[in-house]
Amino acid sequence: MKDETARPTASAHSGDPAAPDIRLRATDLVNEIEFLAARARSLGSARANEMLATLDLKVRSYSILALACSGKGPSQRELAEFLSLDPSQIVALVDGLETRRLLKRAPDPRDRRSKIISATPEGQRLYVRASAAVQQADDISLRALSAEDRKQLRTLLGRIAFDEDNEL
Amino acid sequence: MKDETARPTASAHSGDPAAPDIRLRATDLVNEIEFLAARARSLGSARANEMLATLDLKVRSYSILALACSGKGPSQRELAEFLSLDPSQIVALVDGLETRRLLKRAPDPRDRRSKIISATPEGQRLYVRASAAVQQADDISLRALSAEDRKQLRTLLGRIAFDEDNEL
DNA sequence: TCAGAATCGTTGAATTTTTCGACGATATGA
DNA sequence: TCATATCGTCGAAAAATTCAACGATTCTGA
Repeated sequence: MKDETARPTASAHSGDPAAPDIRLRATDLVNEIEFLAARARSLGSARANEMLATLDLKVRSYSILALACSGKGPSQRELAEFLSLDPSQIVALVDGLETRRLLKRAPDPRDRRSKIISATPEGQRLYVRASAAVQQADDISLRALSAEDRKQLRTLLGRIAFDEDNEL
Repeated sequence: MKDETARPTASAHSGDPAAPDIRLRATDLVNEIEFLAARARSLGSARANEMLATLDLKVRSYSILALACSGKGPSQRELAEFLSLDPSQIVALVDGLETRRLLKRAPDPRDRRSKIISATPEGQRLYVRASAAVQQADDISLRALSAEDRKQLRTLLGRIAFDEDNEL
């Protein structure tokens, strides 16, 4: 079980400005998709939040806004399920965006319990800019991947994310 | 911008036991890797936590344990960087595992400020079982992917997660 | 038709995570 | 030696997550 290549921690003091964690990369952990996804996503959402900050958005509120702009007229319940969030969190998110007049709640004529979320013209305009910001963030986060690679990755992740046999 | 295929929300009341969020899948959001990764990881870690629960572990503590078993003798600082966690969180995690005598802190002879984390024999035994549990969770989470697909995915995620040009 | 069960959005509280600033002990560099 | 930086630790503030209730509405089956 011991690893003979383990060097004295002295090497941790090399001149590299960042990423001195190279030593641990030869570990079983890095073979686990779970771990890699977590780390990749951590970097990615940090970058996206950074880019969205100037628009006063985060990935969460951006996601809501995007769905509000989709023309699908989602209910809050649908947003919650789709984004894997608790309904109460949707309330807070929608509240924030509605106050800024980026979207609005409308009663669903077919079911007066639920409310349909749709973006205002102002919300749509902001979404266009936000979408570009996210795109820009991706260009940084995914710079190690070619266009073909990204397409590949999208496909693979999509299969996992929407696997009917893996709900809950 | 409107989507004419938007059906009345009535279809949300179909007999499916789970995943009634199909309507929103025809959205720009699902083309964003950021979003797909978040959703995939959400499902994945939920499943992993579920499998690890019987061993009284979570993905977090499991990761620490795995690195403690690596033979690399990581310091807490290294664990923090590698796992993208705040050093104070490592303290809590290590505390918990040390109390259960799964790992121990040893002073680093080369730098008495830092402490080297290594697993006890008991910790190693638990890790073997935990690793199997995670494997089992992956088999569920990734059931939509072939072995070749998984390898592909690992490679792609690894390139993102350890891209030197995308630190911070 | 009608009573009971279920669902929607909402609220508020409890819990967990995340983030940040400070501290003593130690190490480094001028 | 002295100033500065780093390591682990503590603690508190802020944010996110989870959960149980509630009124209003809809659905269900007798």
